Amino acid sequence: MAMPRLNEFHDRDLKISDFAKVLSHPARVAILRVLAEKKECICGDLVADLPLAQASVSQHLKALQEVGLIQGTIDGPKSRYCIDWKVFDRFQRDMGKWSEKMMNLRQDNCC
Amino acid sequence: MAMPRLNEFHDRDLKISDFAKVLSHPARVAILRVLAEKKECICGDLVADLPLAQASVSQHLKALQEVGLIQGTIDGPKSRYCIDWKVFDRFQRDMGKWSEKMMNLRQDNCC
DNA sequence: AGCCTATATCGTATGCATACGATGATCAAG
DNA sequence: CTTGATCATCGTATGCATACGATATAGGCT
Repeated sequence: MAMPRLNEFHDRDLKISDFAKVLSHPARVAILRVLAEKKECICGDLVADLPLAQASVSQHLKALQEVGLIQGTIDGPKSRYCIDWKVFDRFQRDMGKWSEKMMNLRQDNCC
Repeated sequence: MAMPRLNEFHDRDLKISDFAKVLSHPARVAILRVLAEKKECICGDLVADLPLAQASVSQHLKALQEVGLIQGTIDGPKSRYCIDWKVFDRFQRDMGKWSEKMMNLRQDNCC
């Protein structure tokens, strides 16, 4: 009964919702912000900054990696992360296009 | 154990994640799109367009209403919905500001 | 080799989101 | 006032996301 039938949604809508899903948790937003702010992008720093256990932070890092928004490099025993700005820019541009398209569709003869 | 301690996240991050949560389901994105496209914004039309039961659509409509993105008007036995463009514009602007801020923080000496 | 540090992953528990049928509420029409 | 149509809400079931401790992995150090 809880079968979302996600395949029947339009691709354009799925694209936006998929992107939004990535940012739908404050931890992931915070990770992106910290990665953009700090010069050192080490996992331990993130764990220190976030109100989460190390395992949870790693989990969120993995999610961000899976959509390509961040890249991880093994640096000795540590892990260095950074934002893939090319991907970030594409995401941001897509969102911009979406809201722009929405604005253009605006109909004044409604409600 | 599954206590997110959400209160310990920064407000700026929560603001973005809250917004993203609204768009994190294709049904809500689709509803917004259909509302922007169609001249008639009747609930039944949305039910016909979406691969969801009427109860589920109503649920998503309620969620969109709770964040102010759409407004509902009772029109006889029907319900007429429309986007609150003032709110939509504020959301869109906030997202834009966020990504702009992110871009500005970009540090080249990382990774 | 043995140990410490840093991180990823596994396993598990739990809560939230979601989907739906059923029911309730409201209005128009006859 | 009864019927049919439309929609909201309730109750419930279920799956996904999330959080965490525990464990595995890997590298550096002595």
